Amino acid sequence: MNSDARRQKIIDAAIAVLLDKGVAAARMNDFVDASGLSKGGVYHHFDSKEDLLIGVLNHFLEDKLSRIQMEVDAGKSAYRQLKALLHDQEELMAEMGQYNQLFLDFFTQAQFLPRFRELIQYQYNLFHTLLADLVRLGIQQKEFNEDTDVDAIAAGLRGVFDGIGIALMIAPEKINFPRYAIDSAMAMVNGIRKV
Amino acid sequence: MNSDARRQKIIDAAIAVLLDKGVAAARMNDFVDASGLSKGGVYHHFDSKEDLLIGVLNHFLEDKLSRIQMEVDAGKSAYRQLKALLHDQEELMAEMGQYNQLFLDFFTQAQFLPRFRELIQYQYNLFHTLLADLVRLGIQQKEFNEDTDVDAIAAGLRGVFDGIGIALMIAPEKINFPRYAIDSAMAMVNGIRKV
Amino acid sequence: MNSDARRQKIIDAAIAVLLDKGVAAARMNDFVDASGLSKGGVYHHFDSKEDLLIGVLNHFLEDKLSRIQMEVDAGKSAYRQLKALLHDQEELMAEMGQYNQLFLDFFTQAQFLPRFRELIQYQYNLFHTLLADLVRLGIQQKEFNEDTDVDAIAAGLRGVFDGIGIALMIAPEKINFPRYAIDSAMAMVNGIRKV
Amino acid sequence: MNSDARRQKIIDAAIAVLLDKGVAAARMNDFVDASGLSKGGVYHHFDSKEDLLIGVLNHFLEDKLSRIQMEVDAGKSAYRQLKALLHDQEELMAEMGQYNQLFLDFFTQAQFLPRFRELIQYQYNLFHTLLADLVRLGIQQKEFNEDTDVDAIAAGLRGVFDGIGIALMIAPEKINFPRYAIDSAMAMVNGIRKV
DNA sequence: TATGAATGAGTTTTCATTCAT
DNA sequence: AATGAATGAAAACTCATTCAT
Repeated sequence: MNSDARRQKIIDAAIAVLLDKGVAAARMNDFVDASGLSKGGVYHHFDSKEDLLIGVLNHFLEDKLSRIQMEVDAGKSAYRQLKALLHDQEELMAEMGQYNQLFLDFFTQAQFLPRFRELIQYQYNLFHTLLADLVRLGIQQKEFNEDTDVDAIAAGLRGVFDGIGIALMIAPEKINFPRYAIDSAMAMVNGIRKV
Repeated sequence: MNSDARRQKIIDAAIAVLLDKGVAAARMNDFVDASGLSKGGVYHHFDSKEDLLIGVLNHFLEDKLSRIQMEVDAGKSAYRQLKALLHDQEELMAEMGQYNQLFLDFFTQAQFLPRFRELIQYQYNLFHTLLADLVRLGIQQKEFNEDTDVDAIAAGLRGVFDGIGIALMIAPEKINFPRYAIDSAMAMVNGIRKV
Repeated sequence: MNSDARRQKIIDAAIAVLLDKGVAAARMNDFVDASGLSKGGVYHHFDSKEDLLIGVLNHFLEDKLSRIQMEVDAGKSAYRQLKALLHDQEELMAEMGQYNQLFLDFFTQAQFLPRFRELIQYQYNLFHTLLADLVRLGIQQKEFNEDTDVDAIAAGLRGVFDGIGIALMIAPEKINFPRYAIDSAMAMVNGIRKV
Repeated sequence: MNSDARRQKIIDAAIAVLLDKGVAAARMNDFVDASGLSKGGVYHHFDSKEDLLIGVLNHFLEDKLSRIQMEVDAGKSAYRQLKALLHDQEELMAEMGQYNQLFLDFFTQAQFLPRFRELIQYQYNLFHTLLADLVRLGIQQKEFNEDTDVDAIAAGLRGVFDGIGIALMIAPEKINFPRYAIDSAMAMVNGIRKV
């Protein structure tokens, strides 16, 4: 097996461990056991535990969340593009739902781990910019109220997904994810729409 | 010093440590040092580190978040009550903003620590019920659209606060808290309002 | 309650703890809790944990085991006196059976605690001397074989009680105590008896 | 060094510590120091202190005491087989005498530690069964009195060794071990012998 | 006499990482 | 590339004892 494939196997095993135990409780030994390799084997591919965690985080940011990106088309209705963005991603979000707790875990660690923070900030800014651009476009197009705080709504649209993700952790049986998030986000969009 | 006062002193000292280092990195020794007591002294009041963390969590749930509660008045406009609820709490939320990372930390641990989960679930349900009652009242009063999913909006209104709290951790310089959360929540309320 | 009565209450409570947890696992706090007094209260009556354990040991040596003593009557059959000693004490031994594990525990600790050792040695010697005197008398009276090793048999007669006490700890459901001990001891006495 | 050899080295070092300090006073650090390994090194081979003690106990039960076993030959005199058993093992017993305090220590712990108890019970039953079989054979062969309580004598024969082992701890200078034990046991055998 | 908060050295155990093979 | 024994600093927790009240 080549090195990249081996790395990916270790990352996949680590994700299973992290979902089961959480970042705080996961031990290097857990990753080693799950990987099927020996301790030295894992350390051959990742220099440290933090390195492996960064690998896991990158795996999500690159392979999964990058799919959320879209191009803003200034010639089309901002409202329709926002609506499409939210609904088109429903499948992806449903898939991501199972990793939700893990994202939260990473976000929480990010406060104290600069390398985590950078990666997450970068991804956060990409998505925030996309949403803010769409809202701004809508204002220009007179679809949205001109006194709308662009950054507030962009933050809110993103936040509602993270926030309902938290609710999913606390009371999973009560939360229909990503349905509730999409409905809430759509209500927010409708709330800034001109009548 | 009596036992209750001493417990509170230890909790206050622990909060300072937690804000500085985060739950994952905080050591019992840090709590001990911050408390001004000896190791045995702290353990006299809290049987374990988890016990102390539970004490901290309880302190927030009981002394702080309980202030959010209000009585739903079926005779008044649901829209106005929701608006008042959001705006009246601005001061409290601004105060809570500094503890935001800590809440997130606790939420994240809650997945793996049943005692945390129970406490947080209880508090979550209280707030969710309050919001859902207000939305439901608004539908009855014909203020809100009758096809509104009550639980989705209730989850969204709460979620937007938690979610923007996450953003506050990731990119604090970009987030105006709780302004953005209140604006987003108001947009969401407006989005379900009949025209 | 006067001081002696209070001391005895503490000792009684301590015995219950020791039977439940064993000497090695019993903590000062356990004694305190069982006593119904506070920590300082117990320390007022006993200067240290070792002191309290000595108190417990003394309680047994003085109040219980002292009853085993008898006077050797050179005018009577040694065989009959031995037989009577063994059988007369059956009731006491049955009563002592429940404390057996505790005695064993004390014996074991005695290796490393000089104060324990002294007390137990003193008691051991008393009983050994009594048994040896009876065996020696039997030899003089031509009841027992003249090539009998007096100390070996005295040690054996006592040892069989302790040894079956050990068996009682290991496999209580298989041991009929003190029946087996008395039967074995009587067999030993018969084994040195002249035919 | 392979794992089994290293485990045995650690066990050997631990035995030296236990003989010196006793089970109750032996610290993990003592085992670590005696082993010549680091703390983590010892924990790599034994998951806990209790695990290491179990390892020591097993070492004795498997490597030493197992030598006591013999086959009962129904065609030979039970009396002679018993006598041979007792005398043939004199050397082994003398060797075991030095470990006597350690056995006692283990027996005492066994009351409160189920894993110890199981191991010791198993070994106890093996030896008890052997003795009981020999006594039963002797009754069938009319060598021993038919009203002999087989289990009482089997328990007594074993008990006298443990019991004199206790005496050896309490008053080592007075006890000729295993001489006294063998003499006492032989007296017991003679006591059930038909004249 | 009695309380119980407080002490602090000592105990077991953990765990990321290294390194000889 | 891979193994797994070994390291050792650091972690959580213990517990006999003290002492101000």
